[in-house]
Amino acid sequence: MDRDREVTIYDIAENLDLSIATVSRALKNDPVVNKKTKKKVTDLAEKLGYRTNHFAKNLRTQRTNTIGVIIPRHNSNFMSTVIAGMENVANKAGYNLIISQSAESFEKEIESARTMFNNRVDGLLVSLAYETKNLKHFDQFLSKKIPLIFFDRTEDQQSFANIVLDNEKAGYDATTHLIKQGCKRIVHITANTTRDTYTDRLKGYQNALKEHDIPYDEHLVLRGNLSMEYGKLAADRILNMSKKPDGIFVANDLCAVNCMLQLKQNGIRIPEDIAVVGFNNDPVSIVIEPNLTTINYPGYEMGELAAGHLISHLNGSQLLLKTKTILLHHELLIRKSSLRE
Amino acid sequence: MDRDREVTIYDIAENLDLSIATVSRALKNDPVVNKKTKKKVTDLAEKLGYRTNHFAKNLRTQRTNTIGVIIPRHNSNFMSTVIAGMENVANKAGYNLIISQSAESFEKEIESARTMFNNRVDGLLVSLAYETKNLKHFDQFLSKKIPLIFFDRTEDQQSFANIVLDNEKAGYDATTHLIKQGCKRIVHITANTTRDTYTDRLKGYQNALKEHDIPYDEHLVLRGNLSMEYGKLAADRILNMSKKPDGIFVANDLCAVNCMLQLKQNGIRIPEDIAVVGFNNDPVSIVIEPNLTTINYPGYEMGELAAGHLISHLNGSQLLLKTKTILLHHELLIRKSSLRE
DNA sequence: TGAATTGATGTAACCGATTACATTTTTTTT
DNA sequence: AAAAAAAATGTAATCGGTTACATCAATTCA
Repeated sequence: MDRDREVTIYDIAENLDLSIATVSRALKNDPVVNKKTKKKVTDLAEKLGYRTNHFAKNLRTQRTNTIGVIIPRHNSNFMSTVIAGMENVANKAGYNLIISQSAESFEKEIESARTMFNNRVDGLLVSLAYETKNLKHFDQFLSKKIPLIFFDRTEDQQSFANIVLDNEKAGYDATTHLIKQGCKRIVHITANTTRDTYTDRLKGYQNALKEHDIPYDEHLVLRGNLSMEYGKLAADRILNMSKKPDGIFVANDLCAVNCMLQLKQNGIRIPEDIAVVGFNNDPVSIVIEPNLTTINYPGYEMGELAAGHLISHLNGSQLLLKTKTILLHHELLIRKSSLRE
Repeated sequence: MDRDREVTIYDIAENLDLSIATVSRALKNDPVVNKKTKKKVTDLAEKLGYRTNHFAKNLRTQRTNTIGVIIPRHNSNFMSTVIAGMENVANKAGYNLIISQSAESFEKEIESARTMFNNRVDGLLVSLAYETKNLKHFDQFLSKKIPLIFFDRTEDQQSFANIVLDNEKAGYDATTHLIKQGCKRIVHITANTTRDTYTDRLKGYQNALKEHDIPYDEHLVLRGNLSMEYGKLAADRILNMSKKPDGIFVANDLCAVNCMLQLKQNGIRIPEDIAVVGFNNDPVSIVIEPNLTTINYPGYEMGELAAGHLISHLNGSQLLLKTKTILLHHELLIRKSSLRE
């Protein structure tokens, strides 16, 4: 006798002299089954250590109860919070998450999408890589009517819903704050991609300038990959400017922090000479001296929202079809890096 | 005609006037199939957009090709690197990863283990939560002979293999370095758990002291949850000590950094008054001023090793059964927070 | 009391692959 | 050319659930 063999509904049925159909129904809590029978079945299932064979179930029902998540990287505090929010909602609804990181690479994102597709996820949540050039690799989901939601790093398009924060307003708020602190020549450090996330922040920056009659100067926009290294590089470029800026708005905290370090090392006082505002409220923002003014936004809620919308769509709600974009609230956290008395 | 229907081996078989058996074999590249037939099958499969139904396959083969990963949190740079290493190895071998975070909670870890079990992962990779009190929730894997490897945060036990760095040696190296810099009264900030990871670092600290004839003083060991908040708390306790230490070895960079900030705010000069060494080589260690001396260790390799060993065990290698512990190399990165000329 | 209704359970097809064993076709050997 | 061996393909059972439809028993109604 193989005691390692898995317990199946056949075992339970035989044991209780019932048909597998009744056992199956009882385990799904089907109201058609007699309550006493149901109790007998669930009790025995518990006792024998029965566990559903999801493969048999999925094979038959053609659903996987799995949601795919593609993200650039796990390593930010923000991403980890988002994922926690998704897990919370998904687990409650009986869904599992398969997570894959693109490492900001276009190729890896395509590969991840392929894996998700082959794993037949019921739906997909995606935050785009820096390097992603187009969205063709998501067409396969569209054509199979597999719902997909982009979050945080999105691209303007017609086919899928986006969940983002109001990047334009956030960029506007950050820049306006600098202007109110007396800055007249503000550098903006952003990504060298077409990701909406960043073009929107740039728009907000431009709007704020225009509103305060400060001419927009293309030379003051520095584009890179927003890495820590690029922060130093950007600082060097700023140090080489003939006419130095008096404010910097960086689209990412880690990059901002490294830029600050490099500036400080070269004798620039922050915020007196140059005031700095970052983005993300990463933990480093309160390690750097002076503490970094930054934009905070609710990662956990974003995760909950994304997973929640996807699942309610999978459960028959048609809301998603009409949704183009969902905007989240943000807040400007004012700290010493931008505060001039 | 339902053009959304999935293509199956039946469709291919019918189309080529073959049996499904041959098609199945051809797709698995079974050498028994004629090469021309094989080509016809794979070409048509490609053309029709065939994708394997893993549920049917898993149902039949009783394997899932899925590895479960339970980690405390996604948010550290280290963890993200480990996961990347695991994904690399796993994907190459045709395995998928299901990742779940315990958020340092014992209950959540138990829940995650349950989910992994019900998803019938072929194997499991676990880094324990701070709060985990015992390992009973992993017995189910043992009894079903599902291989499990603990990595990074482990517990001394007989049943499963551990992959860790040499925490004792690392603790010894960090402390010895401080002693060589002239420190005579060294505080050790560590976790208030029994995780081996931390008790081993403590042992290393003790060994170094003993070797240099410095008496071990229990009052100099501060225990907390190693969070950023605890860093500040520990600093306060140090500031209140009647006889101040001249060195601190903290078992975590984030905690170390916050401790430093608080000390600096209270007029302590680092490294002149107190030299500090951290652990992990987190990105913040080069943001804090002065930059933090820390222990670096290879996360990517740890991930590759863990996944690699698990998979080779799944493929029949019996090595894992005889393996108790695998130690990884670390290095002490000496920076300004501990350097006294 | 017999017919109709409701409640509970059973029968059997199905989901899409894998694979032991059987059969047919092709090639080699005598 | 017939027999033997090797190569290629086919048949059918199997994995463990779900569910439309059928059946049977218990209850209600006329």
